[in-house]
Amino acid sequence: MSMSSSSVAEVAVAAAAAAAMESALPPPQLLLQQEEAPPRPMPAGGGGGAKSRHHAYSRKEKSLGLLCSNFVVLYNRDDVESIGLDEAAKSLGVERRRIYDIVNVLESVGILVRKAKNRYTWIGFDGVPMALRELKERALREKSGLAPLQTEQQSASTMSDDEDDDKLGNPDGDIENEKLSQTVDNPSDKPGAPRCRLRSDHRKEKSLGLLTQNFVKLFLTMEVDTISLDEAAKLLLGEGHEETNMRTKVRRLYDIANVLSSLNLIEKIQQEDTRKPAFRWLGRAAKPNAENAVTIAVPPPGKTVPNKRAFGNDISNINMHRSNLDSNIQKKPKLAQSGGDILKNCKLTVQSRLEQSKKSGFVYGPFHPAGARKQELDGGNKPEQRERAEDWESISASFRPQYQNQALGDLFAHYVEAWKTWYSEFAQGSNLMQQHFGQSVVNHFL
DNA sequence: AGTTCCCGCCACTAC
DNA sequence: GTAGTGGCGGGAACT
Repeated sequence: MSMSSSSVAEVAVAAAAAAAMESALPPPQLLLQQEEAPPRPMPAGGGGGAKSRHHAYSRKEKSLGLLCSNFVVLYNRDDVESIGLDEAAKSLGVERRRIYDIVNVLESVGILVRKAKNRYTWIGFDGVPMALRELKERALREKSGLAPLQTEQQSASTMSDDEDDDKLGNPDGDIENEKLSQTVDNPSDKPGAPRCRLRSDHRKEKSLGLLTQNFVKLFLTMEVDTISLDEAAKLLLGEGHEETNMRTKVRRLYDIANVLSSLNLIEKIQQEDTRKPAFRWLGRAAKPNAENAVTIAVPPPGKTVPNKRAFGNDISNINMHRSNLDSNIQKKPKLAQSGGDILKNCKLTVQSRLEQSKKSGFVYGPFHPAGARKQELDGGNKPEQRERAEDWESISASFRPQYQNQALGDLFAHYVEAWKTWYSEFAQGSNLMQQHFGQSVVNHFL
């Protein structure tokens, strides 16, 4: 309703953000209010004027990936524990519906856990390794045909999750919802609950969360680490699916892929031969031996061309040609504030991560919460230098949200500044770092 | 023209 | 009954 001129909004937000920066604690609400009331380009059948909107609409500004980045920036902090969906929607300036999309994907990779209705608990990127490990174990069990746990039988069968469309009454279809969190408060999980196939089960099978997990499983068990969404849809749907079914599935996979891209778990690339877009796994399983360890992959070997729409590759994420958005939002002067706390956090975080990466095979982006909970470390140690260097590279590359929002850009710039400062200090003390982690990596951020 | 994927309707579920 | 969830597919932005 309040059809705000976006530029005015931007200015207000930027100003508020700048003020917030000075107190070193950004008020998320202000930071992320970027919503320009959607000049919804005329719903289906609307008479005429789709082109009459005077305010070109840019899809990218609304993308799920971007929203996810913003979501993470908003909540990936020490002091965040509980997240209300309403507040998130408000803060991010989107409808609640979109938050569900984000949250479902984040939950299925372990970043969030549903605590109660309308409420999620922030786990952070620490939750990812375990979630992936679990997924991988499950996937491998399914793949090897080893009597999967009863509860997983169905999840295995989600490889063709539409074939049950007309079997809703099937008594042995004891599907288990794989969403870990749902065991918390889902009444159907009560011990006494009848184990018959319910419509809700059917619904869950098609959930974005489950689809995300199955999608990730593909990567975790495949030999190749790239896959196109068409292929993925085929694998997930099984044979003999209808075209419409396929279309729908692919649509959902796009949604998921965009979110996972923004988390830097996957990356969009162009297959060199076919020029067909595909997605490449970045959080691939480490070494066969450290079986469950997961690590961020090194940059692409050059076989494929990162697609420019891939999140995490392009800071701006704004297409200047099409976007009407004030491309003229100039970079504000770098925040010259000391930001002692943030810097300290940054240092502690990266240092502890370094420690951690010695033990588990997983490293996170630079904004991993300092107070994050410890991963249970599997025995796998003795990571070779090289691999660790790769991990370090990945630290720089693993989380680079895109900000089309001025304030967020500034916030991120600030983090970068802090990180750079720390890096230069740290690098002095580490030959290894200097060797493998050049300034160019830092420049990546800019 | 084909691909990508935002948007919001509305069925379903939870309270 | 109301509010919370989220599948789904139309169709517009984008390539």
